[in-house]
Order: sequence, then C-alpha cells, then structure tokens
Amino acid sequence: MFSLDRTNRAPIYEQIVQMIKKQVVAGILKPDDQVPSIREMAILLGVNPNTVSKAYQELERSEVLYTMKGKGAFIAETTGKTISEKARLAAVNQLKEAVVDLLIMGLSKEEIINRVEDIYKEGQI
Amino acid sequence: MFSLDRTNRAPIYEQIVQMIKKQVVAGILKPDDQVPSIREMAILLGVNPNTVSKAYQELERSEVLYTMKGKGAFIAETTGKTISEKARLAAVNQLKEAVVDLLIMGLSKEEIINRVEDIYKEGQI
Amino acid sequence: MFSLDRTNRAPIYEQIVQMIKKQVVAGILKPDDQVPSIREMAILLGVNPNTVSKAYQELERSEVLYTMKGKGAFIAETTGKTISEKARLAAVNQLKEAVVDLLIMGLSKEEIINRVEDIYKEGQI
Amino acid sequence: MFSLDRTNRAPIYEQIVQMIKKQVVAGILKPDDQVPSIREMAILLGVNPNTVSKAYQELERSEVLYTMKGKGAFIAETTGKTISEKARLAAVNQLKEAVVDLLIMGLSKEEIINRVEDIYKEGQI
DNA sequence: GTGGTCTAGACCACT
DNA sequence: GTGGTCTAGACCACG
Repeated sequence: MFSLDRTNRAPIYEQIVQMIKKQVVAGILKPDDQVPSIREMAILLGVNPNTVSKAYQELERSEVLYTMKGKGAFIAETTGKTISEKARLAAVNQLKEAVVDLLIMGLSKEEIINRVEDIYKEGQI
Repeated sequence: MFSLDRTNRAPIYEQIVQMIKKQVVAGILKPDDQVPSIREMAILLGVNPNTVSKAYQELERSEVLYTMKGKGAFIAETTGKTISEKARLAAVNQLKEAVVDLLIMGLSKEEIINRVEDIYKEGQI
Repeated sequence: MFSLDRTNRAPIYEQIVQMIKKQVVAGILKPDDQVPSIREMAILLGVNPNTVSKAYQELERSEVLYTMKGKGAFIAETTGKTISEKARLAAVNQLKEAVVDLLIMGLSKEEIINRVEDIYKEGQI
Repeated sequence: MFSLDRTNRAPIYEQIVQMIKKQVVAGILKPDDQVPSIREMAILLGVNPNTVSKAYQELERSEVLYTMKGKGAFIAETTGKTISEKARLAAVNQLKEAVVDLLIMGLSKEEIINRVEDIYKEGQI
C-alpha cells in the first residue's frame, strides 16, 4: 500500500504525493481519514521525515489533505472547486506531453483513450 | 514554431525534445525531413549548443531522429515497432499521473477524454 | 458566534484570542461582560481546556480580559492607554505585511482602504 | 538592504519572503531583476542556504519571482492577474486581524487608514 | 556557477 | 505524541 520506486528519477517527495493522490482517487483514502504521521510514514518508506514533510506540505497546498498541528494529517474534502488556473494548466500540459509521446510511439487515439478508461476503472475498484 | 518557456520548470532540453515530438505528431515534420542543425537551432532558440545537442541525443535514443555524420539530423520513420518497453511504461505512467491529477481536481472521465481528443485534433490540423 | 477553523494554520489558541477580540470590537462583548469559563468554552469549541487557558492568558496579557479568582473572566475596559509599544509595533507590522501582500496582488491603495472601511463597518453592526 | 530580525518569532524564511515582497512593492526590485543567488543570499543573511531556498520557492509559488535552473532567480512581472482566491483571502484575513488588533488598542479608523497611506507612501519613495 | 533533492539530527510550538 | 523550522553537509541536474 505504501511503497516507493527508488530507481525512479522522479523525486521521492513527488512519488509520495502521487501515491496519496492515487489512493484518494481510488477511494482507499476518504475525506477526514487520517494518513500516517510524518514520522510513521518516514519509517514505513525508509526515508527521512523531512522528505515526507515536504510531500505533505505539497499535498496541503493542492488541498488534497489538511494538517492539524499536534494532531496529524487528514484527507480533505475533494470539492475541487478552488482549483487554480495554474494547477489545471500544469496537469493538462502533462496530459498533452504523455499523449504526444504515446502518439509518436504509434498508439492510436482509441488506444490512448482506452488507457485513460483503464486508469479510471482502477480508481473505481 | 520554435519557442521556449524559460520560466518553465522543465529543463530546456526536454522542452526542445517535446517541441520536436509535437511537430512530428502534428505532421509538420515528416520522415526524412531535415531538422535544423545543432548550431542553427541553438541560434534560433538563443540557447547553448550543448543544450540542443542533449535534446537531439535524447530524440535519437527514442528513435524520433537519426543523424548522418556530416549531413545533419533527420526525422525517422515512426513505425513505432521498436518502442522499448521502458519508454512505453514511462509514457503510460505520465499519462496516469496526469489523469489522477485531473480526477482529483474534479474533472470527469468524459472531460478528460475530451481533452485527449482535443490534443489529438490539434495534431491533425 | 463561537467557531473555529481546524484546518487553519493559525494555532487554535490564537483563533480563540482573535474571536474574542473581534467580538469586543463589534460591541458584542462589552466591558465587565463575563465570558464563558475555560471549561465551558472548551466544551463549546470542542477543544482541550489547556488551549482555552492559553488563549485567556494571552488576552489577559494584552488587557482585553481580566480574571477574578473563583468568579470567572470578564471583558476589560478598552481604554487603550496601556498599550505596550511592543504590541503596537507587532500589530502595525502585521498591517504592513498584509498591505504589502495586497499591493503585490495588484490591489490599489483605494481598494485596500475600502477593505479597512468594510472591516470597520462589520464591527459597527 | 538585506537584513533579518532574529528576535522576531516569524520564521526566517517568511521574513525573507516579506523582505523581497517589500522591495518589489517599493520598486527597488523590478521585473526581470536578478535577486542574489541562494548561496549569496545565505551568506549575506548568515543563514543556511536551505532556508533561503524555501523562501525563494514560496516566492515562486506566489509568482513574485521565477527561477531558471543554472541561471538564478528573477523578479516576475507583477501582472497580478492569476491571484488565487485562497491567497487573496489569506491576505484579507491578515488585514482583518491587524485592523481588529489596532481598533482594540484604541486607534480610530482614520488613524488606521493613515497607517495604510504611510505604508503605501513608503513604497513610492 | 546555478537551483533541487535528500539525509541526519536538533529544537520549538501545539494539543 | 504531532507538525514546523533550521542547520550542516552531501550529491545531482542544468547551462
């Protein structure tokens, strides 16, 4: 449930961010669920607490979780109403890059859309 | 047609890679078309030739370009048959990240698929 | 009338301090009015009595409240003559920070002053 | 021009953020001006480079500056058009806190507005 | 040279 | 116990 790919070039803290986001989308983590404390997660993943802290702060900025000092970190409501234009653009750009890469590899539009459907279904299990 | 976003966090050489790929997908650059030489491109973009060189090397590795010593660099056939499993996985993972981000921002599956269609259409103009 | 934002980064005891101050400025709480006891307030807000205690201590230090042993806590006269230079400077600094932030966001001097008027009016209702 | 108040309870990185913002508002730092590199600023202020880095990253998030890897950090255009609702609200709330504090200390609305004018004028010198 | 990430370990404030 | 800040020092990627 909590694991990292140390061979991945993506920064560890980004992997943690992504890991939590996936679990939220998959419904494994629901609003107001408590996530492991920074120290716990650091031990679970075998990384420095500072690294987990950075991930949690980024998640708080993107309003995926909220923290209460002295209490811990919790999943936020995913109303998704306060998305900044900047964040939306960043995500769409990443989508564009991935789609261009897959098109250039010879995948058809339909195959890519199927991939999207697959990712969506994973989240619905 | 050739432009960079210097404020973008993505490394410049990655932006060049992405720029060429987009033009291939859009059909602006076709197989065996010659791309500007490293020096020309460096002047066009106002960057260090080393940076362009790095981009072309990456494009060669992903078989988007081939170079002929003393001749220049040319667009490769996009057969798409020699895609390394590693590259494919990387692209699919990036797709997954983007989709997860958009889902968490409250977009529906349909909206995301529409985005993919849009990106595809852009390439067909 | 008594509510906290648990997701707010500001410490809860500071939020309590601010809450009381606002009600004094708004005239809801008048000199010699009794405020809820530490225990009552803790139950009202669903927080630890220690947290309320810390807030009341800070309010006593800034002479917004006075406590009578065995009686409870009461609103002090707001003569405003015994303001410590330190406290005044702190408030002016906070004002400066907020104004700088708003200016950098593109608000004009007039818009900021309008905001101040709004805050003042809220207190007069 | 660059100095900190180590007795201040505000985190050092926030003080750096505020310092830069003030200089932008005051027109001392103009769009595309380069700010001292992280290492330089760290030496100037006598703090750890990580602390400066954190400040610069926060400034980048609020679009006060932009960084170019390998080049340095530069003041961004202050178009102020992409302000997130969240950031605006945070600044207005800070304004409200400061105004309430000053009102409770006995300052009149006019005196507070005079303060705002003073802060504005400082920026225009 | 630049900024970005990570570790180890310290101290503080809040609950 | 919790998260937040700071330091010292390391290594990497970019230009």
